[in-house]
Amino acid sequence: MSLLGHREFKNTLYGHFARIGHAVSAPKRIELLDLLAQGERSVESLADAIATPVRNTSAHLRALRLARLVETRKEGTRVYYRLADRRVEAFVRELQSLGHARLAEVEQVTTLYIDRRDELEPVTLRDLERRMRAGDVTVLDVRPADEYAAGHIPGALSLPVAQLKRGRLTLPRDREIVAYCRGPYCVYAVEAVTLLRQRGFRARRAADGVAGWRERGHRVDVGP
Amino acid sequence: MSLLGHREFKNTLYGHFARIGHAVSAPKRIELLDLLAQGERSVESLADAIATPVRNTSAHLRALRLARLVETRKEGTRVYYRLADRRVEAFVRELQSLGHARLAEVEQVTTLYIDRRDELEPVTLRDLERRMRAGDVTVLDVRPADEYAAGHIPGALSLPVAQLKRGRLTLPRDREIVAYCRGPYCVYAVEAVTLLRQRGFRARRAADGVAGWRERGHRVDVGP
DNA sequence: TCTATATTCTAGTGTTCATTGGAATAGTGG
DNA sequence: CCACTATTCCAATGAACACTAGAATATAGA
Repeated sequence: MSLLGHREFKNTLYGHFARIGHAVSAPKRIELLDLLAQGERSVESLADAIATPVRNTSAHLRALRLARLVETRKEGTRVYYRLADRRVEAFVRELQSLGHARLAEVEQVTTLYIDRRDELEPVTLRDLERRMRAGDVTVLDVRPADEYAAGHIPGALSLPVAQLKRGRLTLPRDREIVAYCRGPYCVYAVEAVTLLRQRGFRARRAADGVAGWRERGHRVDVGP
Repeated sequence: MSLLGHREFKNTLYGHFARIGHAVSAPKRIELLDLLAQGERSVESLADAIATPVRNTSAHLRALRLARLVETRKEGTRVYYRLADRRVEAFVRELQSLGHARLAEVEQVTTLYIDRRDELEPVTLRDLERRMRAGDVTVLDVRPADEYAAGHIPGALSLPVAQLKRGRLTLPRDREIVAYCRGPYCVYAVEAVTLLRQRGFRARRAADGVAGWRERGHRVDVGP
């Protein structure tokens, strides 16, 4: 009788919305959108990044294009994909933010991974030296103030963990922070890194402390 | 090397995000979220609203609960569902906004439906008679009560627009409602149809009112 | 034209999921 | 305790889909 009944209308309408839902119902596709949020990339490059065969990646991208979330540009033999709209980025952010807020598992898996990474990927003193010369790190001495005064890595800032817990931090956010304390088994640095990361800083701990620094024949400064 | 490799971590993380994506990959589920955004409702009430068997609706709600998008409250034999978080509402809005912005089909189907609603395809009195005999319409007199008492189409229910705006409606949802008022240029019927459709009823207005009915040689009833 | 590379398409397979019917659970009122 | 209602659970079916392998298309360079 009618061109489009009420129920029919709703079904089609929500059906279209569900197309977008379907597009983000596969883990790899969300990961792809995340990558594309940072700029356009070729299929092969994307396939590489998400550790998935090219053919498979192509299929996923096809699904995203079907939901109009991405667009393509062809250059030579390569096809470059990009997000179709700023809104897509906002939507993906919203999705992930909701995930963080609602899914306890997300919290679990991230802390698990971050903790691991913290334990297993300390910055070696060798790397630390190099990066200090390059000037792209902030070095933090997180031992109590008196230990700092007794001898610290030149250029390091004194910020005891106890103080770090309380104060507002005025550390630079654009470069990585490396925290060190007494030695490889000292927990201060681990603790500091955890706190710093919670507050949104990029932070890692040094593999060794002042002792190791001295052993490598480096100078240590004294005084507050 | 690590308990949770980089790839493994990403797979799990995005896997969890995809749970939310999956929750909104079915039209009915998005519709449910839309309904719940306006307040908690029982399973049966929801099933009714989305025109889906209770069993089925329950399964959809289960999927939503699995993604932590909704929560439940039990009262007597009834289970009331509600959104788990304000963020869920924001997310659903974002999804639909994206749909409107990106999917041309959404625009098409809405204008198709809305446009039709605008012109309101009135039912001719001739059709109305036939359908009343077939018994597949509910006829509504939407003029003020005194006008109804003064003379109305036999079998019509009195439901003045003013009252329609406020009250909860107990009209049948399975068949179309035809609203009439004074005549072809009376706006009450147009207004009523709009309101009824907003509340999920199938409704159209009659092309003419009681005057036309009389002119066609039909009987009119009097009294409340 | 031939070759090599990047991407997409087609077909087959196993899995997941929406739907449906029937049964079980839980709470309410007689 | 029984009947009744609201909801959920279980099992079966059919469709959609992710993944895989092989082929096809398209572009660039020799």
